[in-house]
Amino acid sequence: MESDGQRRCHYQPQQQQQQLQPKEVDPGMWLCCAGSLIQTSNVNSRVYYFPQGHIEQASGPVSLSERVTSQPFVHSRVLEVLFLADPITDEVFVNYRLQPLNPTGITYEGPATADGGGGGGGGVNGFVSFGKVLTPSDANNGGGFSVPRFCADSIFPPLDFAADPPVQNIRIVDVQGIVWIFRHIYRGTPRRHLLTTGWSKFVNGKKLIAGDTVVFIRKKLTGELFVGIRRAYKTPPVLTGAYAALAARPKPSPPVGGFSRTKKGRVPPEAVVEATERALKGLPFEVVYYPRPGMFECVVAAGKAEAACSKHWAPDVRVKLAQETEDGSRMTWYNGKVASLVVGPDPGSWRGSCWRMLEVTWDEPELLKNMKTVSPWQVEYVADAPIHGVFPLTKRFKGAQEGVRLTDGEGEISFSSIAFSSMMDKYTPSSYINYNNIPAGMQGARQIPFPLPSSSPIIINDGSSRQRCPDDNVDISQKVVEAQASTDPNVASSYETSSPESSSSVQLPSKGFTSFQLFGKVIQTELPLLEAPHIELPHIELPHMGPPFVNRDDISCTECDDYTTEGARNTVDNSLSETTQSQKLPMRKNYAL
Amino acid sequence: MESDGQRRCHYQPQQQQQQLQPKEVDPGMWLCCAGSLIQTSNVNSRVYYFPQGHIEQASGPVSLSERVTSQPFVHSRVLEVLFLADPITDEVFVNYRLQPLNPTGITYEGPATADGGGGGGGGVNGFVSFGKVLTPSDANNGGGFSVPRFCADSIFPPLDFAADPPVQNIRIVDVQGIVWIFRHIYRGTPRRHLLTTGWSKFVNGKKLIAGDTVVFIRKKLTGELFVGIRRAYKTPPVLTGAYAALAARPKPSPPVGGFSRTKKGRVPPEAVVEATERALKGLPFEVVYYPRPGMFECVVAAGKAEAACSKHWAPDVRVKLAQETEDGSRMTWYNGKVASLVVGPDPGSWRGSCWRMLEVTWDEPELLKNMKTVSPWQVEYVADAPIHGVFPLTKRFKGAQEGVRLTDGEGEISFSSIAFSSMMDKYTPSSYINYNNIPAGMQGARQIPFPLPSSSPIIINDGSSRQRCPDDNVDISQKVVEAQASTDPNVASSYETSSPESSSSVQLPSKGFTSFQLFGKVIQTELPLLEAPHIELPHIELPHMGPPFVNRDDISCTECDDYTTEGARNTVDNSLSETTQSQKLPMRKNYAL
DNA sequence: ATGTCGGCTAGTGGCCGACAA
DNA sequence: TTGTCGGCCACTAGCCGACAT
Repeated sequence: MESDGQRRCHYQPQQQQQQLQPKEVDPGMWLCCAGSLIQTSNVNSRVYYFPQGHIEQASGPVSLSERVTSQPFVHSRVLEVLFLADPITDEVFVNYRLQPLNPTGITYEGPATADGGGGGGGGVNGFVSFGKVLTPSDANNGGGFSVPRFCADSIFPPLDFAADPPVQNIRIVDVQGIVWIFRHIYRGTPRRHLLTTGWSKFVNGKKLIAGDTVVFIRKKLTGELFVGIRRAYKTPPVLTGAYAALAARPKPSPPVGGFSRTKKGRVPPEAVVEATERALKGLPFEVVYYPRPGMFECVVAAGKAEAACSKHWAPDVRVKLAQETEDGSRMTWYNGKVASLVVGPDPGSWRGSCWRMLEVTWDEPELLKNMKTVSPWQVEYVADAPIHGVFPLTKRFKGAQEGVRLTDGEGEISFSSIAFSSMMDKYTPSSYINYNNIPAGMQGARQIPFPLPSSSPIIINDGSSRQRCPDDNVDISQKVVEAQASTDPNVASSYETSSPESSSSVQLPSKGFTSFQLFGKVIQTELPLLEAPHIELPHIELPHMGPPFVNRDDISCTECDDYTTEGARNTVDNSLSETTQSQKLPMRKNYAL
Repeated sequence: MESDGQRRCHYQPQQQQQQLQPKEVDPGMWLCCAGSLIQTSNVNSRVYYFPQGHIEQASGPVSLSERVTSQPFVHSRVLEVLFLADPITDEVFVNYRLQPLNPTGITYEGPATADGGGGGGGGVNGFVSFGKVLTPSDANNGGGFSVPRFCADSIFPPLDFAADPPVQNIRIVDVQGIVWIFRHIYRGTPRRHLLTTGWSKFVNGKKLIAGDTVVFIRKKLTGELFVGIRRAYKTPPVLTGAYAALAARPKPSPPVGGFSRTKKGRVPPEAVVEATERALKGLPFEVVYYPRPGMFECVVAAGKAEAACSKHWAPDVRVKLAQETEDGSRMTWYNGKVASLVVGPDPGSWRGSCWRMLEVTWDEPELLKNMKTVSPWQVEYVADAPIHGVFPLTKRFKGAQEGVRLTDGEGEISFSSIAFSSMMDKYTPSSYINYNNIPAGMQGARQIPFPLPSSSPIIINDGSSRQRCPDDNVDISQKVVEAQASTDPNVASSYETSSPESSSSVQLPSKGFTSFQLFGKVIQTELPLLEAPHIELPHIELPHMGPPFVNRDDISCTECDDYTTEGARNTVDNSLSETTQSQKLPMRKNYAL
């Protein structure tokens, strides 16, 4: 015990007590800040927890045991939901406490209410919001903010247009409860709405930059105004090979104003490990989720997930996806088609997971850069709607066999899919799965709803059970499963029967599969391999006449840096001439900028 | 498990990774920053850990079990010392890892080296330092710093006085390793040294206020310059009665620039609890100590503590105390005399502790406000030095009997003191203490070296052992104990024999004690009861046009506050006239000040 | 020797309409 | 409709010597 030899710091200095307590936020307002792609789940509802999604939230690499990675989801009940705001960045996040539901249902206290699913319990209806991505002028120039007319009309109190110019001071509360006063004026030629006095202080105080989004929110009932922030993040490069080693070094990430601008999660990796471990043991666990574009909820309403995963997913299936417009005022629908079914990306991990299982080719790919791989519940299965059913089933099947390629750790190709919901219903420890409920299946890569963890291949390896799964008639299977999913809320996950050891024994014939470019494409969604990855440079100590917490404007390197880089250890700065008068100006330019 | 019903936050947002890692500091430089009252202990040296001192370091109330409070010190060995700097405040602190030494010495790996004691292992000799308390002009006005001539001469590189004016830029590194450039000029009539350009940024960046101390440090060998900070703190009032209840509410302490300005420790109370609990179990534990005036080291070199506590402490004993001058350049000696021996202050807790056991009346009380109660090792026993032995022994004894009053929880007066060092030497579980080594003692309040925890009265209640302790001849006892303390480094603390239950059975005759005003005086050292205590007001949300992290200059309340205080819930601020021209000025005065 | 003040000035924060996309 | 620019104004940060302590 305590035998670590290396020097480390045993003590983390106490943070500002009050300041750093996450603030609880009204759920409706929270949703406005988060953006309406988010769908949170209510207390007592059934959900699925996806560790893969949780990992995406982590701030660093997460190493999970094989036991954990063989279990791609955990069926749970929501014990508690907290809607919180980060005290440093103002970003909202949600904190779930979840209770895994074991097969016997013993820990199931009280009946589950209807699944939440629908955004935030209607509280959002009590608010009107408008988001605007800050332009360089908004963030940099003389302290003004161009208010879009729609925002001024729908959110801000009306101006007295009889006055010249019409002007008012508006009082806006941020998610921390701090009050900001802005001067709202309607002036200029042509006339436009502007926020002037007070705006600059807000930008500096919140450390906003161009690209960040401010969300103005009005509470309908009282007319109170609130403001939320969605920050722009640099997408971190996905590094492979030699670059990965570089990135693995202890991060000397640049301190820009107190929080990182790199797009990665803010959840400590240990929290993910703890959650997954506890979940596996059936203990209550906590999940923190920061909503961000391209990072999806890892806690999904059970009904929604079950319905979505029960669909017959296959390449070439048409899908559509609803996205809120930037200002949050209306919805836009995007169309695309499934390019391939992704399993992995880690070989051997999460096999059978439906997390981000759909790789989609969007009709307008430039608009949905973050959405190359999505989970079934995020999109709508267009073929389901009768009017859209333009693709013949036969074509879909063909795609199904071509589009799936598994990345098995042993070089084998396997895709073990099973009627997940039915299994939960019928499950008993001794009789694994009753395939009679699934009259349809496919040979090899069966496009059957809700793929289970790879442990299920025990059954698939069984010749008889495989026989019961002919590779046609999938639509019927689908309907059966959907019906079952909606009958009994007291369904339980089967994870306790999953035997990680058994997964390695799975060996399905690779015959009939076309090798799809799965791995290459997955990486490409993050960063083209051809580009030189942007590697964060170690933080070099710069000489300062300014404060140490530089904001991005201070980073511009001038002669200051030469002190360090030229290695001048002399404490006297001789770079300036001794002529006082002439040196005053360049000095300020050099150091005080 | 996890059955807490109340809503709480389950997740602490992750802090800025790199920024908040405490930085390791050169021990010599560390000592310059801390001030030379500090005496740290070296690795492998024997020390005593005083939980009472640790509690003083805590940021909030610490509730310890009775088992812990019956054990006023823990004899330990230093496993590790880290000299660190707080990444937010730049204040230095030390992190010890200690291994309790149990009686059998089983956990004692390897021989202890000589006790450290002497400030910082000589590293301090490699540095010259000069501290200056910032004047209002230094901290507030036009960005200049008056450099005391001595500082300029002894720390800064020499100016070229042939130039007119003599000027140079100096490069100074702070404890975080951040480089600051200052313009150092010698000008004005009469001529004086000033820091101009760069100083203001430093003041703002470090959030310095008048009263804070900056310490300029020069490394002799290389001439490199460093700067440390000692922050001024408002002494928090000690609240009693009705006020205590107010203060006990969850602290809404005002956020001033990222750290509290109230003078209390920065160590989480839980860390103290953990340390004491682990220490009691004999497990390695960690102690963090922030040096501040009036808050003393709770880890004390064993030899020093033993020697100091072995002295014959009694009221009227003359003491002297060395204090560094503010600039750190020389020492000043202050004289005083022991007013009374303090035990407590909590009734029943820490009985027999020598932590802050001396209440001293200083000859110049105004200069040593923080030093009203000190521990024996902090002062020098003047009578020990032959030249100062002005008080006859008889008078000291008289004082001893008058000056001590115990605050027993049961209203009993007891003072159980014992020859601590000898006990550690001779201890065996069955034969408690060999009093033959202590030929001197006193009846009742025996002024015997190093009082033990109150559990020791088991022995004192024993009539025979009490008989072996006549109340005279203390000086001989003292010398014997001192000799013993230095013979065997493998001494062990006796805490494992302490039985908290037994302490309540102690009942010594109160005869011969004069009631001293112990409690009242202790409180008075912190805050006169007559004064209205300064109670921290709950943080009221203020409207801001400025950033939320206001510094003290922003707190000045102008019309801003009226928005909140007048309860105007309207989002429109109508307090401004609509005349644009005339409103521009008052607006800025109102909100932007 | 050095703390504080008032004067002065350069730099810039920030409000404005013009204009273009 | 709204993003960006140049003009311009006013404020203030910050350097200075004077003067007092």
